[in-house]
Amino acid sequence: MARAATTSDPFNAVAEPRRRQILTFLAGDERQVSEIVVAIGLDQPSVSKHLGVLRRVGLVRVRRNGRHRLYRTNAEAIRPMHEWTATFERFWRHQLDRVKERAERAQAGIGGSGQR
Amino acid sequence: MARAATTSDPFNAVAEPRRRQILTFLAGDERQVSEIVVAIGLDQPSVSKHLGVLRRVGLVRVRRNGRHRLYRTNAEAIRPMHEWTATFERFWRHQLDRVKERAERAQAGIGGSGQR
DNA sequence: TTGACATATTCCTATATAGGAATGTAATGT
DNA sequence: ACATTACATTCCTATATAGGAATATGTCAA
Repeated sequence: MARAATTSDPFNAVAEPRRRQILTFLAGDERQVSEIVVAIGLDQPSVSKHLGVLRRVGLVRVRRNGRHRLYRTNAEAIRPMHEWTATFERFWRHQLDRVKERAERAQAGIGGSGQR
Repeated sequence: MARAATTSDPFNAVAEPRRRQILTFLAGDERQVSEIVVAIGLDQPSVSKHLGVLRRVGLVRVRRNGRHRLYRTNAEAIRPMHEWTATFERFWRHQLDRVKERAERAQAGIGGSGQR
C-alpha cells in the first residue's frame, strides 16, 4: 500500500511544510492567492494545489470576491491535532522532571545510574 | 518532486495513523515489540518498520533487554507539534466567539448577515 | 466580443512510501 | 553447535504525491 492521501485528514495535509507556512500566513486575515504566492515564494499553480488540499480537509475556507478568491485558515480544524499532542503533555513534563532529578543527584555527587 | 520522507520530521512521521496509535500505546510505559504487535494488530515486520521511522525522527527511544527491545515514546519530540498547533488557539477561540455572537443575534431575531 | 487578469486544473515524471513475503541477525537455553 | 525466540531488514509492487509546464475557467472592463 502507498502512503495515505494528503487529503485523508489534517495530519497528512500538514505534513507538507509549505502547507504549514500557508496556514500560518492565513491564520489572521483573509488573503487572495496572489498574496500567498508572494509570501510563500512558490509559483501560482503550486499554491493553488496546496490550497486545494487544505480546502478538502477543511483547514482553509474560501470566499469569492470578484476575480479574487479570499482564503483564510479554519483554525477549528487544527484543534484535533492540538488535542492529540496535548495527551502527551504530562509525559514530557515527567521526562523533564526526571532530567532535573538526575541533574540534582549529579550535583550532590551521588553519581549516575550509568544507563545508556 | 515527490512527497517528503516520513523520516524528515515528526509531522511527516505522525501522518500515518498506525504510528500515532503506536505513540499513544508507548506513551506511558516501555513495551516490547511483540506487545505492540498485539496491541496494534499489524504483523511484526510492519510494526518494526513503523518503529524504525519513529526512531529516526526521535519520537521513540529503544533500550535492549536480552532478546527484547523496549520501546517508549519520547514525548519531548511531540512538543514542537503541540506548540505549532497552539499558535492557532486564539484563532479558533475567536471563531467560536463569532459563532456564539451569531447565534445570539439569531436568538434576538436580528437576523444573519447572509454571508454564505 | 475581445482582452486582460486571477486562479484552477491537467499532464508529466521522479520519488517515497506501506504492507506482504521472505530472509537476516542477535541473544538464550541445552 | 543447534534450535528457538525476538526483531530488523530486504525485495517487490501499487499508489500518491510535489512541482514544473501548459492549458482551461471565470470575472470584469471597454
